[in-house]
Amino acid sequence: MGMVEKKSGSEFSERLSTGGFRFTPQRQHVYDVVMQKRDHPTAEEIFIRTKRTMPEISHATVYNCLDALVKCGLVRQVQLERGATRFCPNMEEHCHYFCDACGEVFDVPLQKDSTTMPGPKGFQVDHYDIAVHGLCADCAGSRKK
Amino acid sequence: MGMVEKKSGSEFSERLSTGGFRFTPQRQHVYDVVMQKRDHPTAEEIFIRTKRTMPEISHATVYNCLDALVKCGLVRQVQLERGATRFCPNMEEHCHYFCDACGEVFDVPLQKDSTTMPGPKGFQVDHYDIAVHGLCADCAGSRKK
DNA sequence: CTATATGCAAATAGTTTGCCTGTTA
DNA sequence: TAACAGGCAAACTATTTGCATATAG
Repeated sequence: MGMVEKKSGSEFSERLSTGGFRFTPQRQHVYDVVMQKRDHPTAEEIFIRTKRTMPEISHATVYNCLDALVKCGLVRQVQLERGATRFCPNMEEHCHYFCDACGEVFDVPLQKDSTTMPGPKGFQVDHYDIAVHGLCADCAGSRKK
Repeated sequence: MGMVEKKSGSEFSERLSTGGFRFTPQRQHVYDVVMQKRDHPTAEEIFIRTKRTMPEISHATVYNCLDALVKCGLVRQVQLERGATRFCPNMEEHCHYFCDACGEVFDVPLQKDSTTMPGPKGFQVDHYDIAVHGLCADCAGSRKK
C-alpha cells in the first residue's frame, strides 16, 4: 500500500535537472535514506542516518539536499508541531494523523473529490497539507485508566 | 464574516479555569492582542504588540500565555512553514490558504461533511489542520511577467 | 571552465528552562 | 498560604549563512 515508490537512479537525476539542480552523491544518499524507512524523520534524524553511509556529510548539506528534493517533488515537507520540520517519502495525496501525545504519524490516503472548496480569488494552489491532530489508539487507551 | 468573536471578560476567565488555569492580567492582554487584529502573528510579533500596553511582559510569559490559550480553545496554533509558529484568533472551522511567496494567510471557512475519511483504528480526533499552499493572486500575477 | 554544491564553523532564529519572586484563588 | 504564574537570563534546538574548496555538466 501507499505509493512510496523510490525513483530509479536515472529518473532521480532527471527530476533534479528538471528542477534546475545538479546530481550529487549527497543528494542521492539523502534521498535513499528518506525512502528507506517509511517514517517522518526530522532533518537532524536524516543527518544522523545519512552519516552512517557518508560520514563526511554536513548539516548544511543535508538541509540543502532536502530543500532540493522538496522543490523537485521527490519528498514532502511537513510541519506537524512546534519545532523540527519533518520529511515524508510518500508523494501520494495523503493526510497525516498525528498523535499529540506520542508524536506517531500515520499516513492516510486522501480520496479525490472532497477538496472542492472555493479559495481566495486567483489563488494558485500548489498542494494541500492536511493534518489531523488527536490521540492514537494506544495513547487514547492509556489515558482512560 | 468569520466567527472571530472575542470572549467577554467573565467568559474568558471561566474558560481559563475550566482548562485548569488561573486568570492573570498577562493572559488577558495576550488574548486581547491576538483578537485585536485578524492576522496570524508569530509569538515574537505577539510579544512586541503586547509590550506596547504591558512593557514589563517577558518572552517566556508570552509563550506560557499562548500555550494556556491554545489549551483552553481560545486561540489556534498553526504551523504553516519552517520557522515560527503562528497563532490564529479564528476558532471557527476553517483552513488556511498560505502564499509560499509572500507569506500571506487567508482564512477560508470549511463546509462540514467533506471530512469523512476513515483514519487509523481507534484514533481519537481532536482537530483538523488544513493548509493549502500555493501563490496568492498578487504573487501569481507578478510571476507571469 | 564556470556555476553550483559541499564542508565547516559561526551566526541567527525560535523556544524552553531554572530559579527566585510575586500573585491568584 | 499553597500552588501556580511571571520576569529574567541562560540554555537549547533548529536552521541559515559566509567563505574557501571541490565538482558536475
